[in-house]
Amino acid sequence: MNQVKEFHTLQEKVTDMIRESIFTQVYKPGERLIQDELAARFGVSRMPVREALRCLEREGLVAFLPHKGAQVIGFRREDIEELYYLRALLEGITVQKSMNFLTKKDRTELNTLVEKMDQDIDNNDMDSFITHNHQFHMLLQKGCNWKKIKLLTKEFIEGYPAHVPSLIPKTMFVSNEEHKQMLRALELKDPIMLRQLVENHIMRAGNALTQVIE
Amino acid sequence: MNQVKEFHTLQEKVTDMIRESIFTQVYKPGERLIQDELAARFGVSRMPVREALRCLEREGLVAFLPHKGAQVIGFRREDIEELYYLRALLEGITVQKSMNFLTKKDRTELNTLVEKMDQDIDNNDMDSFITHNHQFHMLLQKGCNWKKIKLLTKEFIEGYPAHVPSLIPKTMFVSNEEHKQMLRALELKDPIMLRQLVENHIMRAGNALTQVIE
DNA sequence: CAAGCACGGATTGGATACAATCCAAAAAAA
DNA sequence: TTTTTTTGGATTGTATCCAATCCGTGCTTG
Repeated sequence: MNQVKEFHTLQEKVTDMIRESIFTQVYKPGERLIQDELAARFGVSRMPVREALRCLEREGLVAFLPHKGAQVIGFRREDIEELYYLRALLEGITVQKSMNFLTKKDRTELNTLVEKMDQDIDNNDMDSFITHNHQFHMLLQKGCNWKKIKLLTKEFIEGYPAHVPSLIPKTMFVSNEEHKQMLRALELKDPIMLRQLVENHIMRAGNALTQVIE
Repeated sequence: MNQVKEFHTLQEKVTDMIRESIFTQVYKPGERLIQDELAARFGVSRMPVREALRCLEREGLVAFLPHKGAQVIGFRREDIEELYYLRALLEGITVQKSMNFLTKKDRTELNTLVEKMDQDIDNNDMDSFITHNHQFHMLLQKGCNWKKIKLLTKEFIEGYPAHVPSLIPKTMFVSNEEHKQMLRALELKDPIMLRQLVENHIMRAGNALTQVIE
């Protein structure tokens, strides 16, 4: 079931590839991203590259200087802390507001996702785990009718280094146990508890990441 | 001293103009933004329009559907509430973290800005007030070394309807009195108090806005 | 008569071409 | 030698052109 990602436009594809390159340090913080270079590298024209860079600017991965182009934003330890603090805060609020609007179908779906992640752990299939983890977090906040905050957390969830490879293996298990606790909070219909769990979940992940980076 | 805004690129100019058109309801929520039309309207080619739309997407004013273009995002009452709640939360955190890193020069600058706003009130110069208000809020969070959150609050401050014209006259005075309280918190070196003031300041503005909209 | 299919206009997505801007190094002046 | 000017290459910003996609309308066919 090797799901191949489908892209509607070239631009989305390019966005993903550049982001990947930034995470994998092909382009290092502070480095200038020359549009021609990227275009040649990916075999496209400069136009989708430009739009991709705009998207990455929105995600906070690059910065635009007029007539000077895009620069990779640096990742200091503090940046990671900030990121996870923010994500914890926002995602906490989102799930709290979301909970009571989740349908029975959503809840069973969440259960199966947790089961799938258990399997992923057994198979040591990181990519699949990451995908299911994304789906879990996205579904958990589906019920929230606040659009902007959902957009933001979506960016955090998709855009940021869940990929950091050295991190994942150690924490997959702990992570999923925490997911199970969330399911419990869901059964108890306790939004505050759920929010707390989500906040802690993300902060823990953040702390783990900063420690690995040291 | 009628400060004329300087644009580095056409794209920035177009972005501003489209945003203005959205705020002034030239383009209404849900309406599709046809690139050719915008390009003709502003006398430029479609290219800067496209990039402008991307920027506005980032600001949350429009949404992109692949191969269907951009749509103006709707503003329901609830959206406003969300927006101001978020902005209050984020800007509160930002100024709390910023305060202790503001220089003496920054503080005097903040004072003069408040004085200028008092003058603007006397002259009933809304545009100038809005500008100074922006500058005040931006400067107040200058000391914060968290980049992402600053980017977000910047978007909120610049991107959202401080412009709503019917609102401003009534609240300019109250608003600036609250600014003065913030300056006091600054003198007392009390970041928690400052944060509280900022949160209330923004929530009050939000509530005023929702009431006007009804 | 209804359902599906094909065609065409409208609109977006992408490529290529050209103009404006920046930056650094070399040349000229003090 | 130091400062200013200029000049050219590199890179971004904008325009124009072409291709891919979508969507509605009208025709075909069962």
